Amino acid sequence: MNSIESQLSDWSARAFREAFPGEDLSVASIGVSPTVDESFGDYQCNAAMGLARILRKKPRDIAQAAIDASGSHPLIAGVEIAGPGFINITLNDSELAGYLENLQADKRLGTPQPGGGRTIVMDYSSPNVAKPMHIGHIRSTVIGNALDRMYRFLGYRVIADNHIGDWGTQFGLLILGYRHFLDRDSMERSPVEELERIYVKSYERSQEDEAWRNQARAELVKLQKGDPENVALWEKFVGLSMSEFEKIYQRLDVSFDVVNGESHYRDCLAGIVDELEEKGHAVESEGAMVVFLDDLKLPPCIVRKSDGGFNYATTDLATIRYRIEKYHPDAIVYVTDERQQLHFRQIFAIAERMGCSSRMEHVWFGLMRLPEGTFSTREGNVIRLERLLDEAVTRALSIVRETSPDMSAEKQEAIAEAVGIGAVKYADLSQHPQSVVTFKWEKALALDGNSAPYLQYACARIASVRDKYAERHPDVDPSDYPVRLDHPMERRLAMRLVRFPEAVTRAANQFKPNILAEYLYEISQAYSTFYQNVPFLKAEDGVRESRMRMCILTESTLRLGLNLLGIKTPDRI
RNA sequence: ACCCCGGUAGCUCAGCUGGAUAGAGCAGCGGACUUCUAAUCCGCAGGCCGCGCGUUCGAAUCGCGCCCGGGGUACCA
Repeated sequence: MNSIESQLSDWSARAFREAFPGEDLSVASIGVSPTVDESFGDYQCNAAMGLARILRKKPRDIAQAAIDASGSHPLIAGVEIAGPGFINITLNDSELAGYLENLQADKRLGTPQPGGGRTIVMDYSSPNVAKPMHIGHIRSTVIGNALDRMYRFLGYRVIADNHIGDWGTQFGLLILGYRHFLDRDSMERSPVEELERIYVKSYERSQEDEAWRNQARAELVKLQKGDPENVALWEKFVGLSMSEFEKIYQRLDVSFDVVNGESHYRDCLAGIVDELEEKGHAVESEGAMVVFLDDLKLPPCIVRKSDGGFNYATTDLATIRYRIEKYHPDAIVYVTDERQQLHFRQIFAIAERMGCSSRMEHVWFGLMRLPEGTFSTREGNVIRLERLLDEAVTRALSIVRETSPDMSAEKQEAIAEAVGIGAVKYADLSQHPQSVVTFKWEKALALDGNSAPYLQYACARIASVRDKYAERHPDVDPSDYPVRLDHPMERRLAMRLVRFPEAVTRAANQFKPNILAEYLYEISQAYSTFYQNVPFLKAEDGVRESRMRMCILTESTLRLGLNLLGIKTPDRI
């Protein structure tokens, strides 16, 4: 089924084309959008004003001409010209009600699948081995995963690839440090934390001890040449880190199709540089192999260091090459923080020169920082992700215990987990991705107002109403009754529910989950108002059933939407 | 110095390809639980949309300049 907005947009566009044949109308959007104020009707078209200059006519006359040419549409009850030339459209209530009835039967809530099976590789999360995940990793993981889910829903074949940092110069220091500083007890207790401690200590020593530095480099070379002992250690580090990451991903309900870390491409790096050199893209400069991008006003990009080593640019190019050969993607999407913008502009430009024709997209987000400034492992002011999640769940649990004291402890804990984790995720997802986030506990853990629990609460209330209804009217199926939109609050809710396809599509197209989050929040608000002011179960026969249908449709919209954001919806909270 | 972001209510932020009186949440004040879950709802108050100029019938939104904050700028990722 086509969304109401798309049907009306088609109708309006056709009207303008028929009223002004042969004219170029592309300067203005001739579709419709929801009205800014419900007193203007349901949908509005602003094209007449935009076209006034081109058509050299008065906007109101243009609007009138379009309306005259439009013909009727079953969904439309009335059309009016207002102000300078707005065309305001009011929907036919019974058609709207009928549309909602159909919507209830549609699992996709009217959303098309523009992906058509095309492939998108999504690169997100990408933590580093031997470092615990901290709050800086949550944005890439949570935003990336929400985009992943949305694109799958829109019919794309998504390959979620966790490009973990499992290869690089840090392993020389780590191997050396491991042999000297290992504390077996803490390794037993918290392996990744211990690895990090070892690394930091080894790094510090390297700053003042040249012999140490050289030794670390030697260990790195041994690892790269396949020395069995160092390779075994490296594998151990990777394994320990991965199982730690896995725990967090499980709690966050995030999963990947493939985990090809940087090490996966280590044997392709020399080939990439050779190819760049053969094709004349890379040249030697100051002892390094460099691709100059002056024509794009970008600084040069080093693909092989003067010491012969490769860097992340080379790895990323090899990764693109691999992904194209393996998956033939329509697009490759990277979700990383803002600091990598220049890097990806360089990489994309070079990949293009190498013949890559896939669309490449860098979705960047603002860096997370603390009120006192940026954090770094070395300064030791990082907040571990696990701690954030635990804290969130603990706070949620204390509220669950208060509000549902008669519930079993396991149930309380399960709900607290869903609510706490949901709150943390939503705090990120409801914000414009590119805004800079200053981490504050109260904000990340908000459990009221515009927050995940607010949305989850609405779902839980509906589930509860639904159960009570089934209890009292076991033999009645509300779907046998028509939907009626008598109450203004009911109609307001209906007008929001109908907009689901646009919310998802826009959020995905713009890589902005906050668009979907805001939409879901509006639905919950409309529902909460409805719930608080209009009786359902006590309404008369027929009205009761119609309202139950509205509840059920609201529930499926919220559940589907929250699911696309990766947020769980328990039946009670 | 250059490049990329941001500056909207006391605080945290939305604001879609320019559109009608600029919206939420938190905090503040005042109301609503014998009823379908009060993690809720209703009401009040709160704004030279950083500053200036320009484009336009119309600018928080687009362009230019300036101020302030953040990030980046050849061998870390």
